[in-house]
Amino acid sequence: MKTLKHSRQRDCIMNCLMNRHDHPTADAIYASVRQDFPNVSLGTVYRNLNLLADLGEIRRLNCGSGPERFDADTSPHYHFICQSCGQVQDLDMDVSEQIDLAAQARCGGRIDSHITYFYGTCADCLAKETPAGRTQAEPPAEAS
Amino acid sequence: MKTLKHSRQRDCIMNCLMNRHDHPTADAIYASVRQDFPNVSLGTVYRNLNLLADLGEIRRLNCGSGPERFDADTSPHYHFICQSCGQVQDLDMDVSEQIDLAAQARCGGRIDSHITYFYGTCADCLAKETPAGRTQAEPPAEAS
DNA sequence: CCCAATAATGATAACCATTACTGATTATAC
DNA sequence: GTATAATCAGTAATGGTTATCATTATTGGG
Repeated sequence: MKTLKHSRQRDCIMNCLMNRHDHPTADAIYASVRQDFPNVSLGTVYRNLNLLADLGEIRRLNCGSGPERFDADTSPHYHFICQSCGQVQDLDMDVSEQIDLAAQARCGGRIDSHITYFYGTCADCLAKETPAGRTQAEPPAEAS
Repeated sequence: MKTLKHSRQRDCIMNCLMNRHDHPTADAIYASVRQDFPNVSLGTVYRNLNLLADLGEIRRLNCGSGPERFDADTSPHYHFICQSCGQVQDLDMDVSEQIDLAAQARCGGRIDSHITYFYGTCADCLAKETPAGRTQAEPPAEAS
């Protein structure tokens, strides 16, 4: 069987992910890990992110467009994506399990979970909006 | 300014998408359109799908993994993805706008919309499961 | 009806994120 | 220590999508 071996690189990746809350991409993590391991390979970053995700120690986020993001917080929570600056925030609100039951009643199968992403404009970007009504970034083509 | 010109290929793509409800990928649409336009280019399919999505006539779906899917039904509705066979179903249930307000109260910004995908096992795949408890396909790494 | 203007096409190359491969390195068990 | 196997760095390959470009199709005026 496949026994997990310790690796400093994996530790560093996990550490990096726990210390930041901006839900970084593999590339961003790569840049960060490079400060400690200058010759780390991007492949190593991907390999370990996938390993950690498969072990359930981190979460993958597909925010609708752009590369995959990662989150060390595996507890059930929702995310908010600012369509103007692209940042991804955690939302401190209850995750409804009720809604899984409601959906299950409509689909005939079994529903185990759901994911939800909220889209809009973050407080910072709202503040930057010109009162004169300058146009903003396109909303993502997908919604609801 | 850029005035839209009519194109049979685009009509065919739109038609194809309206006639099927399996939320096909660009590649699947390509295969379908090829029956009417044997030398249609995959690039043409992508170009028109993006055009139609940007015009709001179709919807893009990012179901969490795998290539993008498309949906001619632009009305607000949720989707269910079977983790066993990969099919994507429409869910006939209310789309809550209430939840956007709840989320907005937590994020400080403005929330315009949300997307939700439900994950589980469809009725067909449930029926196929062996009573003896054979292992099934991996759940997608992302959930909440 | 034909013509000029220009949007759309087909073919293909480029792009980007991610994965697979390889031989060298490192961690663990004995 | 040594054997074994996981992990690594480096790099090539892959898959989905987008960009480029010369050619073709659509459309609104003469």
